[in-house]
Amino acid sequence: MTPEELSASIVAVLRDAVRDGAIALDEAALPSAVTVERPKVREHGDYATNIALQLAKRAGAPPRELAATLQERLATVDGIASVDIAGPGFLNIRVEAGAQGVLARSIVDAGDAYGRNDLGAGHRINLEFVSANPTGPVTLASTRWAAVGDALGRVLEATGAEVTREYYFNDAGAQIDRFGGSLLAAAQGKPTPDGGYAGAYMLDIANAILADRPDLLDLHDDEALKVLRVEGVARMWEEIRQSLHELGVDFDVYFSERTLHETGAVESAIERLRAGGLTYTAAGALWLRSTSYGDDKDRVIVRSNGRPTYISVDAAYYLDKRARGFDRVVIMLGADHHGYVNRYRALAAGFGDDPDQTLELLIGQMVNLVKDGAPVRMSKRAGTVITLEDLVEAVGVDAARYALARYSVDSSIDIDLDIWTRATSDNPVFYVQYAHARLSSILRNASDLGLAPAGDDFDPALLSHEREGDLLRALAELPRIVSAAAELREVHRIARYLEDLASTFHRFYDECRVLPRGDEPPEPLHAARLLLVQATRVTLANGLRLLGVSAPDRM
RNA sequence: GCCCCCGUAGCUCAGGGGAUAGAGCAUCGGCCUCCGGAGCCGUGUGCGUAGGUUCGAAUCCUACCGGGGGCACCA
Repeated sequence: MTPEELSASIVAVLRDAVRDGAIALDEAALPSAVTVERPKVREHGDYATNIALQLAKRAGAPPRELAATLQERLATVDGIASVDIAGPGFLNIRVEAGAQGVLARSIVDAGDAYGRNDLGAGHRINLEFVSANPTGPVTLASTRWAAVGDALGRVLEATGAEVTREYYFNDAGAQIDRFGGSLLAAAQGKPTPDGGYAGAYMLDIANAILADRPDLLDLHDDEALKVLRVEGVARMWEEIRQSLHELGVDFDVYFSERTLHETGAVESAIERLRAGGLTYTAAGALWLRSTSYGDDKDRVIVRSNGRPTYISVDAAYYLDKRARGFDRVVIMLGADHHGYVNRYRALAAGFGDDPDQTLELLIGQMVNLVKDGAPVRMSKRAGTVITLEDLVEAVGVDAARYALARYSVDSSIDIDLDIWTRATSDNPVFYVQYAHARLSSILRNASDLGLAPAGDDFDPALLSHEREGDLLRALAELPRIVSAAAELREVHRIARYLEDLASTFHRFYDECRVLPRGDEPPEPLHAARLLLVQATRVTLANGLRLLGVSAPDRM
C-alpha cells in the first residue's frame, strides 16, 4: 500500500461516512486528496494524517471525535494493520507488511518509469536557461542554471510535460561590438579598452583567429573588427556549447536574438503592445505601464530616437515562444536580474495573456567557490571569473552537477572544493553513488551464486523486518518527491531524497543479510530481499537520472 | 531610499501550518568469521529580535536587526 493508495482509501472512507451521516459535512466540502505523511517518530506509525484536525471546524465536531469515527472505519480497510488516535486528533496508521511489500515488485516492474506521473501531460513548456552571451566562457552562476535547469527539464518531463530546453543568445548589438573591440586590442597587443572583455581567453581567441587569418593585422581596423566580431562569436559560441555538452547539458533550441530584429518581430511586437493598451507616449518615447504589475517605475520600450530598447526584444521573444505553441514560458534568471520580473509580467499582460498562467521567472542566487575556508577568486581561464570548466576540472561532472542541484536556488551557496573533490562520505554525491554501487554489487554476487530476485512466488509479507519496512516506505516516496519538485520547481528535493534513501538503505543493509551466508541454503526471504534490493537500485538510479548524475555499478 | 533572496546545531544545509525541528561534516566513544567499512550505531548544541493570525508557526503577516544581490531612453 503506497501513500497514494492510503490517501485514496481515506478519501473513500470520508465520503462513505458523510453519506451515511456519521460526519455532518457537505460532500462537496470534502478535500479531493488527503495529506498522508511519514511521521518523524517511529512510535507514530507508518503514516499519519491530520485530516480530522482540518475538518473539525467545518464539521462542527471535536477533532478527536471525528478521528474516532474515521479510525473505526479505516481499521477495516484491506492492508491497514492498525489505526491510532494521538494528540489533538492525528490518525496514526500502520500498514500490513504484505500490503507494503508488494511495492518492491511494482517498482521493479515499472523500472525506468517508476516515479513518473502524468500531472504535466498535455503541457508544452519552454524552459529557457543559461542564455549567456557569447562574449566569454560560462560563468559559475550560469553553470548553476545549467545544472538546475537541465534537471528541472528532466523532472518536468517525468510529469509527462513536453519540455523544450532553450538557450537565447545575443549575437548583435553593443555587447558584441565591445567584444570585437577587445579582440582587436588583444590581436594588436594593446590593452583592453574600457568596459571591454579582459582575460586570458580573449588572447587565446585572438591568436586562434590570427592563425587562420594572418592578414588580419594588415586590414583597416573597421574591416578587422568585422572579421573579429563574427569569428570571435563563432569560436566563443562553440566553446560554450562544448563545455555545456561536457556537463551533459544540451539544448533543443539555440535562439538568436538577431533573428528577432531581422524578421521584423520586434516591430510587430511593439505594435501589438500598443494595441494591448498597456503603453503610453511621453517625452517622445513609448512607455510600458509596468507599474501595473508591481514595477517601481514604468519602462521605456521605444526610445525617443525611435530605436527599441531591449524590453521590446524580450517582448518579441516572448511572443515568438507563445506562437510556437508553448502554454508555459519559464525563464531562469540570476539574482542580478530580479528587477526584470515585473516588467516581463507586464509584457505578457500587454499581449492579453495572464502572466500567472503563461509566464514564470525563476530567480537563482549567487554561487561562490570556497577552498581552504576562503573564497576562490582566480581562474586561469578567464582571469577573474570562475567558469564551468574550472568547476568541472576541479570536481568532475557528477559532483559539479550534484553540488549545484542539491541546494535551493533561493539561497546563495558556497561550494567547498575541499569537500566536493574528496572521494569520501562527506561528499554527498559519493554517498548516494556508493549506495547504488553497493546495490549493484549485491545483485552481481547473487547472479554469481545463481540466485535471482523473487519472481511469481514472491511473498511480500516476508519483508516484515523494521528496516525493510523503513526502506519500502522510503522507496514509496519517490513519486511524491517528483511531483513536489516539479510543481515547486525545486530540484534540490530530489537530491535530498536520494541522500535520505541511501541512508535508509545502508541501515537496512547493516541489519538485514540479503544473500545466504557460506553454506546456508537459499530461502524465500533471500529472494524477497533481492527483489527489494533491485527495487532500491531502480529507485536510486531513477532519481540520479533526474539530476543528470551517473549511477555507477562500480566505483 | 525602494525592490528581491537569505538568517535554523561549531560548519555546510534540509524542513509544502502539525506531534519531541532533521541530515552530513566536525568532537568523543563503539561495530568487520561471511553481501563493498566510501558503511553502521551512540554522543552535545539551534529556529536573528519583537509583535500578530491560528486549536497549532522555523513555515503565513507586520516592524526591526544582520548578510548578499539589484534599482538606465545599457543588454
